[in-house]
Amino acid sequence: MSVIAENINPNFRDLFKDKFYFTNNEYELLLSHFQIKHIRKRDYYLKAGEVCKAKAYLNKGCARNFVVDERGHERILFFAFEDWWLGDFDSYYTEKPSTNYVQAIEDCELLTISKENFSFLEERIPKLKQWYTYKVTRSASASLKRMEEMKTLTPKERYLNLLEKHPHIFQRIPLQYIAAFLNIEPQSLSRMRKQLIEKP
Amino acid sequence: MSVIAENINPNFRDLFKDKFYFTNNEYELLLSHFQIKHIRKRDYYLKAGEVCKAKAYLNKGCARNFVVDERGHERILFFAFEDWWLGDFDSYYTEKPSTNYVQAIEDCELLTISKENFSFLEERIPKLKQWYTYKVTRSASASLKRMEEMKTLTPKERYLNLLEKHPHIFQRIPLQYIAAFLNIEPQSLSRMRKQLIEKP
DNA sequence: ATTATTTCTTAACCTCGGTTAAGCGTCTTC
DNA sequence: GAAGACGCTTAACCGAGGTTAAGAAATAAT
Repeated sequence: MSVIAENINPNFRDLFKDKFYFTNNEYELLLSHFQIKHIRKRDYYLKAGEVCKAKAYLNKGCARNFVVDERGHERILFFAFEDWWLGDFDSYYTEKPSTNYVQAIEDCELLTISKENFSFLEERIPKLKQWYTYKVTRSASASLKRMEEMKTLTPKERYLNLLEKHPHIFQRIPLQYIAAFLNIEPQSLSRMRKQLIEKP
Repeated sequence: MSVIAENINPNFRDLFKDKFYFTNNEYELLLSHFQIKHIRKRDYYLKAGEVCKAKAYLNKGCARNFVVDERGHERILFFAFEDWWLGDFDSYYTEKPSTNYVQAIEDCELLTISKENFSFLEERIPKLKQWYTYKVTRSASASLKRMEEMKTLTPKERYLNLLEKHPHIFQRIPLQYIAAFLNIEPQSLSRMRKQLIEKP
């Protein structure tokens, strides 16, 4: 399906045009190599064992990226909302099977681009490499920060942090998933919330 | 102090020459812009609050990268050994104060390069950008993997994993630091090790 | 509207790791 | 060689979060 420019999240355009100074032509060329893909709620964009074959810009909806441990627990690494990129960058880059699942929490609309198309564009638009380095650098430092959080904060502190810094998450994400993100059981989250209501 | 090529870890050379096909001239140019720096055991290469002003290749020795939480606990994000890069990439990139400490566990010899020198070299040696993207991509996926571990494994499993995959760490790193890395107290590590000896 | 399914909450019990405190061996360093 | 610092271990107690099980509330399906 071809991309209809009117429906694209303006952040997508701004990232390339305002931040990396893509010309109109470059931007149009770029956009024309993306494909629209729809994922229904509860369906998967990626499953463990598959190779991640495309980068995907999340234009609409939200999703979760999770792994499954030996005990069968789903552990959520991060949520994705509009203007995020989905998929497993490591699997995409190395072409090895991913260990992650990416599942739609709401119906999602994605803009995907294959590795071939991306390589093609990299040759035509040199700035695209800069853009990629920028994205990877940001994601590297973000996951280090997240790791720092996991190491220094208690579950209760992580919950209060999330509530303060990303309250919108609670509007769209079921509590069981938030528990899996905080790395605790849903029952424990429930108990914690009750305690916090009683004595805040 | 100028760099004496004979003392450089061959992996440093190989990374640039074998993996990224730097010419002799390019490599010499590169090397000549590094500076040797020595850090004594227990001294710091970087402290929280400072801006990380240089990339540092760890030529000899080992170090730990840690943060301090509100309760005053030191939490180790990773250890660095020969052929690793030290510092806070995020602080280096954004020029904001770091939240991390980098401390020598053994006497260390570093090859450092300032941002100015690196930019200068990037213009002369285009491959250097590729090299940087490669390093950042690798470090991004490594920290995601580490996060996955933190989320899916119990402390005992993390200990056994470390013992199996990085046994050399136990030869050079005091147990208290390994505990801080596993995110448990030294006493708990001690207890765990005793339990594992009694019934393995 | 009524059933069915999913999501959230509550409670009782238990386990693992934190806390505190003390003791011991081994390097340092006067 | 003595004094101190440092690193490791042990033990007793405690509490946060996991486990299990069951019921309430909310959503979806018929």
